[in-house]
Order: sequence, then C-alpha cells, then structure tokens
Amino acid sequence: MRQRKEQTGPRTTGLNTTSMKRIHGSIAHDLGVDIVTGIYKPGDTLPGEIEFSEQLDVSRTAYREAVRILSAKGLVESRPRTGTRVTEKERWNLLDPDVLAWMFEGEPSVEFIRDLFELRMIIEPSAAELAAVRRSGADLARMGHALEEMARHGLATEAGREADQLFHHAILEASRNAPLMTLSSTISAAVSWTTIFKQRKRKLPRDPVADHRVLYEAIGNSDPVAARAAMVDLVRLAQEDTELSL
Amino acid sequence: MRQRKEQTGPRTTGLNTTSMKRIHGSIAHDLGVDIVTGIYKPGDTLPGEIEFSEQLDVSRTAYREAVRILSAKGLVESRPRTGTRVTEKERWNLLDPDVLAWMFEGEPSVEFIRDLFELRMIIEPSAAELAAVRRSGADLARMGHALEEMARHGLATEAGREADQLFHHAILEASRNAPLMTLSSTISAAVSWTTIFKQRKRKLPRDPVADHRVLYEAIGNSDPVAARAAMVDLVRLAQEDTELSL
DNA sequence: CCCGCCTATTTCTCTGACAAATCGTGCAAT
DNA sequence: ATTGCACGATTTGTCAGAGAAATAGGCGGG
Repeated sequence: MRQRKEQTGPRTTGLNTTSMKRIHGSIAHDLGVDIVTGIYKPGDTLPGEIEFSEQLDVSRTAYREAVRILSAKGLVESRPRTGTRVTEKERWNLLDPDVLAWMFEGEPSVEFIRDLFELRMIIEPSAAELAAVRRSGADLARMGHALEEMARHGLATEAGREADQLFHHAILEASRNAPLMTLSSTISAAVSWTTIFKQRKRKLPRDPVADHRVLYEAIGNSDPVAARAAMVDLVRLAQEDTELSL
Repeated sequence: MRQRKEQTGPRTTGLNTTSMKRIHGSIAHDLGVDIVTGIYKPGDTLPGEIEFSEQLDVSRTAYREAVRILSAKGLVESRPRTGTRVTEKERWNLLDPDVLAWMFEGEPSVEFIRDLFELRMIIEPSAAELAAVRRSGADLARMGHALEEMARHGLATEAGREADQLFHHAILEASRNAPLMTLSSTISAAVSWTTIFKQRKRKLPRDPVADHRVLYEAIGNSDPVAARAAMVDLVRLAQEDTELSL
C-alpha cells in the first residue's frame, strides 16, 4: 500500500508550477520541502534508491525522476557510491518558483523574508521606471482594468489580491525585459504569500487602491521618476504591513 | 550505436552546473539548447518517448529523466495523450543557471543581452550599497585578495577574469542577502560570457583595475553612496565594452 | 446543439537486470 | 613509513518490457 508523506494541509497557494498529480511530482515536492525547511541539511545523504522505494512502496523510477527534479533546481547532487547529497545553500536556485513555494510551506525565517522584501525594493521600482518609458496603450489598459477590479473588490478579498497580482504583472510586461519579468513575478508571488500568512492590521488605515492609482497615473504620464517613487511607496507599505519585528 | 547530437564545440565556459557526464544530462542539455535557441518553438511537441529513444538509441528512462529536468526549469510540460510540449517563453526560468548557459551556446539576441545588462545595472549597484553597510573584515580581505590577483594578471587573461568573478562574488556575499546572491552570481556569469564572445577593443583605454579599486575602497569605508556610484561605473564600462550596436 | 461514453494514444509507473562509476581498503613497492 | 595501484563493495546510471492511468478527440444519444 502506498504510504506517502501526509499532505501538508490546506495551505495551498494555487501557484505551484510543478504538478503534484504524478507520483514523481509529489515525491519531489515532499523531499524539496524537507530540504528547504532544513529536515535534510546540506551534506546529508538522501535515502538510497532501493531503501526509499521499498519503504514508501514506489518504484525506483519514480524516486529517481523526483531526484532529477531536485537536482535540476540545485538542491541535491547524485554520484555513484556516495549517493545523493543535499548541496550547500549557496547552490540552491532560490528564485526557482517551486523552491520558493516550498520555502513558504514551512515557516520561512524572518531573515529570508527580509531578504525578499529587500530584493523586491531593488527590483520593482526599476521595473516601474522602465514601464513608464516603454508601456504601450494595451499595457495601460490592462493596468486600468486590474485597478478597477481592485477598487471593486477591495484588497482584503481573494479577488482583490488577484487583481493586485495582475496589476503588477502588467507593469512587468510593460518593462519589456524578459529576465526581469520572470524574476519579479516570482518575487511578487512570494511576497504575496508572506502577506497572506503574516499580515497584520494596518496601524494607519490608508487606501491602498489609491496608492496603486498614483503609480498607474505616473506610468500613464510616461513619468519614470514618479513611477519609481510610487512603487517605492507601495513596496514600503506592503513591508510595513508584514510582521517582521525588525 | 549511440548517435547523439554532435557536441557544440569548444565554447565551453566551465560554469555549467548540470554535469553532462551522464546520458540523461546530455540529452537535457541538447534538448534545452534546441529549445532556448528556437529550434523547438513554444507549442511544439517533442518527440514521443518511443520515437526518440529508438532513433537515438537510448532508453526511454534516460529520455524521461531528461524531460524531467527540462520540466523542472519550466521549458516543457508533459501530459498523457498530447505529449511533451514546449511551454510559452514567459514560463521559462530564464535565471536558472543552466537555462542561461544554454542560451549562450547559441547566439543570444541583442535584446536579450541588453536585458541582462539592464538587470545587472539594477541589481549590482544595490548589492554594492548593501555590501558597504554589512561587509565584515573577512569580506574585505577576500575582495582585497581578488583585487591583487586582478592587478597581477590583468583583466585580459583568464586568471584575471576569474579574479574579477571572485571580486564580485565577495561583494555579493557581503550583501548578506541570499536570493540576491544566487541571482547576481548567475547574472554576472552570463555577462562574463557575453564579454568573452562579444568584447570589442576599448576606445578610450582606461584602467579597469583602478575602477575596481575605487569600489573596494568605498566598501572599505562603509560608504554606500560611493559604492553604488562605483559599481554603476563598472557596469557601464562593461556594457560599453560589449558590441551591442544600440 | 449539447452532453456523456468510448477509444486510441501518450505519458506514467513498475519490475528486474546489468553496466558504470567511485570510494575505501589492503597490498606491494619504494 | 609512505606512496601508488589493483580490487572489491556500494550506489547510481542505463536498459528492456509490460501494464496502468490519464486525456484529447470522436461518436452516439438525448
């Protein structure tokens, strides 16, 4: 009887890219979570293929394909005789969407979340700046539509957060920089998980939709300086909304 | 007789993370290159498992593990009945070290290289700024050592470029931001390949080691503003050294 | 025209076997 | 005592074949 690790529960974000519908996928998921949450530490040896497959009643094939996935993301390294070892943290592809998602299935450290906000504060204002210069009318229309949705539902709702994601995504597309897009969409997804799990009540209630509108107008006016400033405000606000107890 | 795709030649950078010593690794490499260079386009279906394995005389197992690797990097998606399809470019993990390396086995487009420099110009100055605030004595010692090596060998030599990489790596470590590290080390590697393949003669000869020293001193003085400025200079210089015919 | 069943195709999983790589050991030569 | 080398044990890597599961597309009934 198959006896895989119990599922981690209802903390599903719906943003996972690796489908877990297949066995190799769920093994990769479970092992990946165990690695990034520190149950397996760098240098540790994963169970051998025979051992693992017999204990969990899956085939070596499925386990091996899972290890390939982890290896592709830099989490492990396999060699004959020594087995499959967890690699040093510096080698991990921390910006891989799956790795990041696995991080957030545990309780990411305060330092890591701080790092992500820091990175976001570096990336997104520049993206907004580029978007203000390069955006097309179609980009602007998408942002406007997302803005309407945010206004209609409010940022506290699921639909509102979705519209927020769409808004940011439109900005990134408008930046016309492919690597920047993949990077920033990953980061904003991670940050949104942070928001979901660690959000606290805002001390000074302020209209976040209005803040987004400021950014929208700056981009519409092709004003990169204002766009950067508006994005800085947005990110700072989000950061202040998160319990980090710095 | 095994009859894999002919190797792409002597353009080895020595920075590849995925070992190609195994069959599944070289299949993933070859297919990955074919995908990112556009031989297979988004929406195209990769050869079926039976077909591929028979034509190239490898086992289905090896081919499947290769596809797992590509799938983990967001390049393809497999489903029963429809086969394995190349995904849209937006889904590719462009910042995965392997994907980036595969890009540079072809002739990356001018736009893509421009994007990378743009990203580097966004990331590295901020990293230098953080490093100026957070660096330890050990960090500084490493940078100093790398600087000496650069001065001894000159930036035109292999050893010099290696020291340059070390210098930048030390700065990133000093920034104390893990995601930033993985990102920036990837980017600088990519940019260094660009430099190798597309470098042109500098019009106004200028001492690059001296420019690095300015950055080093700024970080030593814990002066984030000067550090940012120095890094901006360095990146701009590198960009001007690259044939982009903007 | 729409909905559910059926079928063909493809990936997915499993099994068992052998090949290849590599680390450690122990022996031999210096 | 140290160095070098062959060898054996262990683990991953590769292969072949069979069946299970999923799914797109066609077919038929309502």
